[in-house]
Amino acid sequence: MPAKSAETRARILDGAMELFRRQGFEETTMREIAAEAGVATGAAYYYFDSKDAIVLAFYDQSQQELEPLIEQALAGAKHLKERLGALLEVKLKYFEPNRRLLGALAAHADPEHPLSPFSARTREIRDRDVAWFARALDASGIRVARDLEPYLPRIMWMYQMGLILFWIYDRSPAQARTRTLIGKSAAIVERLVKLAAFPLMRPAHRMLVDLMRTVMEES
Amino acid sequence: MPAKSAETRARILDGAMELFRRQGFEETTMREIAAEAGVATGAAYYYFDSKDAIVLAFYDQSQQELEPLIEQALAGAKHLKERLGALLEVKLKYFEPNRRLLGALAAHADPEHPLSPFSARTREIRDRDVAWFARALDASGIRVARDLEPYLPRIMWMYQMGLILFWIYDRSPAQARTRTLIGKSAAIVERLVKLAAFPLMRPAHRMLVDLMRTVMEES
DNA sequence: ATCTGGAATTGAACACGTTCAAACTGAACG
DNA sequence: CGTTCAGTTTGAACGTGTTCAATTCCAGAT
Repeated sequence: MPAKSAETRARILDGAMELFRRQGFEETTMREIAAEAGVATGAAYYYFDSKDAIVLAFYDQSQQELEPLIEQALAGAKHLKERLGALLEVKLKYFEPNRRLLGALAAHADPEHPLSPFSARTREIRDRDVAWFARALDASGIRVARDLEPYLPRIMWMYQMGLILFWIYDRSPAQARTRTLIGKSAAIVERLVKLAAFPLMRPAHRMLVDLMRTVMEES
Repeated sequence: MPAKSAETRARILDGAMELFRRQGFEETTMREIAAEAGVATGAAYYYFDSKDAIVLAFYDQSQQELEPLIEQALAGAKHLKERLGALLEVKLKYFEPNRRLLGALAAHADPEHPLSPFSARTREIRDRDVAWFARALDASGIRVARDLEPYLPRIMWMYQMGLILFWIYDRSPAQARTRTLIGKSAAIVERLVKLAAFPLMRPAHRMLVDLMRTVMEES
């Protein structure tokens, strides 16, 4: 009865996220999570390799649920800065209930840590996410300099990570500062991308591409 | 007998760092640390609030030991790009033996986490560190635009954090890629800072300052 | 000498994440 | 109906970071 199994898994995942939101990640016990779902401690480990893995599963679920929302948001905007703004707005809104939780998590920069946004474990999620920025660029009608093209989506992804980090920290009411920052920075990003195609910017452009090659060389 | 006390504390700290380097942070037990120092488990907690606090103490020690080294490095260079390069080189060299350890640590972006480079607990350390970048700028002979002045050291500090993160990940032999990156990026930083004073760059300059005000508003 | 009080030290105990051998469940088969 | 067996489920047990009541130490006062 595979349906039963999936239902148990979902009950554990949903219950765990609810507890995480209510009382925080560290403060929530695997024993509590299991109890909340009405199973024994060990059962939680039958469905999820670890406490961290529950969060990873949540990321997966989020990405699936976000797909149509982002698609729609991108369809409604033309210019790059609006497309970026819409993309980010959708994400922040979606993750709003988990903002505090993300602080305790997305938190890891250690490439060895499974929850790090840079780790091998999160690679698939990351790649799918980077692809959205390529999409945001695609129909924006901006001609991107050839040699910058392969790097730009990843640069934008990092830009996004910085904004999300800022959002997590943002203590202004309703994270208004983050909204302001998104608007202003998206405009700057659009301007920079456009500027990169200008002949006048050739030397600066070359320096940047050279830098990106160093940063993103295969490893 | 305060000397005895300080000696015990130092023995615990040094022994712990040695164990961390040899077998990693997570893999090292408080019981091991205490045993290595020849004391009971509880004694380690008498001197350090937690396992994390040992690392914090190490950061403190590092900063003190680094002070004269950085001072000397800055004295030996004139241009901003060389001053930045020297500053970073001194730090990386100093932390070389702990590179892998830092990966498992500096790792936290959660502002609530005591080990986060952004947390309240690390504020003092961070402020002293930011000051070095003001120093690097000081005698470089570059005229910094008035309105950018209060933000520039903190921007450079973030630039440094990015480089250190890259260094932790850098799997190239002897972290050669990081060295390349430092050289290239320091040159770009110098160019950007100089450019910011140019009247031609007025609009871009204003956008940036406006952005920084949003980011660094009191909170 | 003895006493006193704070600093230093001890190690058992706690709650946690995680593991695992054992037990249970129920559908498929003879 | 009994048997099988993979998929579940159980809860005790392990090693961890951390706490804390109890003990020891020792310099100065009596």
